[in-house]
Amino acid sequence: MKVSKAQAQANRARIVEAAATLFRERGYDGVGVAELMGAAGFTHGGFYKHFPSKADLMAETAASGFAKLEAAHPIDLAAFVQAYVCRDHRDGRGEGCTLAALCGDAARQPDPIRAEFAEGVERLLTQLTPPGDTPAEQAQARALAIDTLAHAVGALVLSRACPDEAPLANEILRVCRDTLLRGLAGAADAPASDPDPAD
Amino acid sequence: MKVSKAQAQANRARIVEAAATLFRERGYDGVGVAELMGAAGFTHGGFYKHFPSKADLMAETAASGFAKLEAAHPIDLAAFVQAYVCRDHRDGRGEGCTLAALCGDAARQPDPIRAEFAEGVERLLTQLTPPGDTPAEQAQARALAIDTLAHAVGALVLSRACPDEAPLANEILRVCRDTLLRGLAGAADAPASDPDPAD
DNA sequence: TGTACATCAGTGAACGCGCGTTCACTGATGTAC
DNA sequence: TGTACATCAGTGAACGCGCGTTCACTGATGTAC
Repeated sequence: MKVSKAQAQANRARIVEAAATLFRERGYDGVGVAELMGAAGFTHGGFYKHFPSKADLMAETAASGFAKLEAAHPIDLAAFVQAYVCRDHRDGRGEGCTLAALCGDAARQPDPIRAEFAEGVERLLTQLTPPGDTPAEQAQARALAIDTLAHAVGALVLSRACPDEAPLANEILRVCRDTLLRGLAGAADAPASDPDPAD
Repeated sequence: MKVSKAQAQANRARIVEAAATLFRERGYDGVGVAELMGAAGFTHGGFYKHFPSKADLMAETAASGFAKLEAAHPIDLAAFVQAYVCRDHRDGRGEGCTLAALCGDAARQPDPIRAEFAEGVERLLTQLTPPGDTPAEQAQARALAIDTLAHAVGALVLSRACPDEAPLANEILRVCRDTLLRGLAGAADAPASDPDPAD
C-alpha cells in the first residue's frame, strides 16, 4: 500500500527519531534494523526505501540529535552544567545527550558518522561560547566552553560506567558539578554542596 | 593434545591479554570469540575450557586492564595529565586506558563488568590522591583527582569521536591539557602552549 | 473532471553470514599402583 | 622407576540464532491524457 508523500516523509522522520533514542540507549550495535523499524511502527522490509544502509541512518540520527541544539541559541554555562551533570541525565540515556551516550561508539565508526559528531561538538561549543569583545576574550571563552564540555562529558560517562547503586557513580557527578559551578561563579563564592543531593 | 598446567595457565593469560587489546581497539561487540582466540594463537573451540562465556572474559579483561595500575603506586597528577591527554594516547586505543576506551560500552553491560570498572576508577583515584594530613585535605585531594580524571577522560573520548584529521580533535586535547596543567601548577604561572604542539 | 496507468512506501518471506556456544574427538600430561 | 589409565587443553565441525540486506508483491497515490 502506497502512502502520500507527506506521510512518507513523516514516517521517515519517525524512524530517525525512534532510532536516535534506541541508539542512545543501547548503542549502534545494540539495536537491529528490524527492532528499530518496529519501534517506529513498521516492518523491517521498508527500511531500505528510506535509507541506503544502517550506517547512513546512524549518521542521520547523529545529525538529528545535534540539530535540536540549533533552537535555543545561547546557553548559560552554569545552566548547562546544572542540566547536564546530574542523575536524571545520567539515568535517561535515551532522552539525553547524543554525544555523551554514543561518543565511545562513534570513535569506531566510519568518517561520515564521526564528522557528524565533530559538527555536533562544534555546534554545542558555539552555543556555549558567549561573544567576546576581543579575539583574546573570544578564544578564552571558547577554551572555557571546551573545558566545561569535556569535564561534563567525562563525569557523565564515568558515572554511567559504574553499577547503578555504586556510591562512586554519584560521587563523581557531585564533585564534578560542584567544581564546575564553583569555577564558573568565579573563585570568589564557593557554594558548598548538599551532603548527598538528589541530582 | 593436552598441555601442561603451567602452559595452560600461560595460554589463558595470553588470551586475556590479546582480548583486552582487541576490546579496547574495537569494543566488546566488535571482536568475536573466534577472532580473539586467533589473535592469541588458538582456534575458537578451546575458549570454553578457560571461560564460562564471553561476558566473563569481558569482566576479566577489565580487571586485568586496571590491575596493571597496582604496580606504580603514587602518580603525580601533572605527569598523569601529560601522559593521558595527548595524541599518542588518543591514537593508541589498544595500548591505552581501558576506562577511556570502553566506558561507553561498559555502561551497557551487566553489573559484574560495571563493578570492575567502578573498582578500576577507584583504584586509579587512589593512586592519584596523595595522602593528606587532615580529613579535609584528604577530601580535597580526592575531589581534585576525580575532577582531573573526568576532565581528562572527557577530553580523550570527545577527541576520539572526531574524524582523524579534524582540527577540533587536536584543539580539544590541547585546550584541556593546558587548562589541567595550569590548574595543577597553581593559578600563579600559566604556561602558554605551543601553537600546535605534537601531542 | 474522469479515466488509465506508472510510481513507490510498506509488507513479509528469504538470502548469506558471522556470531556465541556445544560437542565428539585427540593425545600429551599427570596420577595411581 | 615403570606401567596403565584418567584427565583435560586444544581442535575443528556443527548448532541455532539474529543480523543487515534483497526481493517479489500489494495497493493507494500521483500523473498523464
